[in-house]
Amino acid sequence: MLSGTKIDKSEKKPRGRPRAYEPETALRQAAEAFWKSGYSGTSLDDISAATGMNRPSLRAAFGDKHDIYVRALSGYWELKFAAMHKALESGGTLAEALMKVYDAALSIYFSGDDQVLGCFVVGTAVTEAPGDPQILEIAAEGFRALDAAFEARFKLARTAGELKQGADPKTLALLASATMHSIAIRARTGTSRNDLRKLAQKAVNAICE
Amino acid sequence: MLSGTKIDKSEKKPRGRPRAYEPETALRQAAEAFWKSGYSGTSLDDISAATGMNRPSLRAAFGDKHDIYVRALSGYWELKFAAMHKALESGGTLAEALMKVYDAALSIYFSGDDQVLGCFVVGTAVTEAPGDPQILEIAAEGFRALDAAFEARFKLARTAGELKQGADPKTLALLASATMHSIAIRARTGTSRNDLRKLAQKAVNAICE
DNA sequence: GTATTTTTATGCTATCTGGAACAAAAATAG
DNA sequence: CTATTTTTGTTCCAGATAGCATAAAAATAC
Repeated sequence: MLSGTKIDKSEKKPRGRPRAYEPETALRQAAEAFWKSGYSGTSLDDISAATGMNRPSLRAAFGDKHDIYVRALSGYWELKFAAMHKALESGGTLAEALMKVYDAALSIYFSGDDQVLGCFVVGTAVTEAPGDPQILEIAAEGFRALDAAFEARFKLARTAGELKQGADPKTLALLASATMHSIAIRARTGTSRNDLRKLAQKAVNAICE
Repeated sequence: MLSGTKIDKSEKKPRGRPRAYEPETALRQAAEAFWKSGYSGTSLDDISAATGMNRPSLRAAFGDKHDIYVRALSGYWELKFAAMHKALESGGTLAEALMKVYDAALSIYFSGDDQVLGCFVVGTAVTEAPGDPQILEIAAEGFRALDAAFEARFKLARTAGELKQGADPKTLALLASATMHSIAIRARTGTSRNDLRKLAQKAVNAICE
């Protein structure tokens, strides 16, 4: 969930008692708890159980509940965009690239151990947004970046002659993002992965003409 | 049990102390409370404050918290579909009808007194869906009905020659629904009504060719 | 007026919740 | 070995939460 920037393994050991957990792992487990039940529906005890850390350790390591959630939300966007950019930059036709994006999204949306949880942002941050400016801003910025990534790919396609002349990259990006949003919503409300992939394929066909 | 269904309004007065609230009004106010903070984020005290009813009266009238939420959710879908069908059946071209649908949706999404709350289902039910089969089913059924309503209109358009031959009503309905989902998400995460209307217009233009 | 019925209102209790205090544990530094 | 540092684990607290029990109020029926 978070990018592993710690490459060093055996450098100087810190002074006091060693941690009984890996911060990145714990944060991922905390995110899974929020992902399942939303921000308000997840208690610190839930997070404590998910991570194996007790509440004082959680607080010392990551701050309060809101801080933990914001970390999880930011980490999710990082994961999502890493997968998206990888898919967009992997070559192939426009249609192939778009399908790779949706397949990557589906892999995330269906990554739950037992339940299908859809998109972390759509499933949890959207609910909190009206009453939480910080969450709103992180969510909104992510959606803008999603639009921008699609638009860049469509501009590239136009330059390469993959699109007919009348097509507007901005409009197509809105449709591509809307398809992503729709898949995110439907995944969390019971639509099967197979059905969603077919939906994505239809949308890609329509968008690419 | 000889008395039939009471359709009459001011006929015989009920036996005991009269209600100090209107059930429909109270339910709408309860829905507003859920709409703002989501299911888990709304307490019975919040609902009590929103309706002016105290908790025992709430319980006697509508059941427990979950019952109240399910009533609010069902009532929202009714409202949404009434507005949608009215828009779809108001005549005009396909593009005009679609824009009326999105305008009707925006009127609902921006109906909050002080905050913009977007779609009740997307903002609150989607979060609860994975852990609540009843909420999931009501949400999913509504989305299916949304798809079906769009599809019916596109079929009509095809019959009337408003669509080019290659266009598939089912695919267009998916795009139209996706546009609705996207607007619902964006409304709750800060996009202005004006921007969303422009987004809808672009999508409608693209969908209608 | 008195009894009955229905709703409202107050209060109680169990549990949950987030946060913080404090002592014990586990490592290094010298 | 002793001191220091950092994390862990137990415990407590004040407030929120949902549900229930019971009394009070407001109307009609007789």
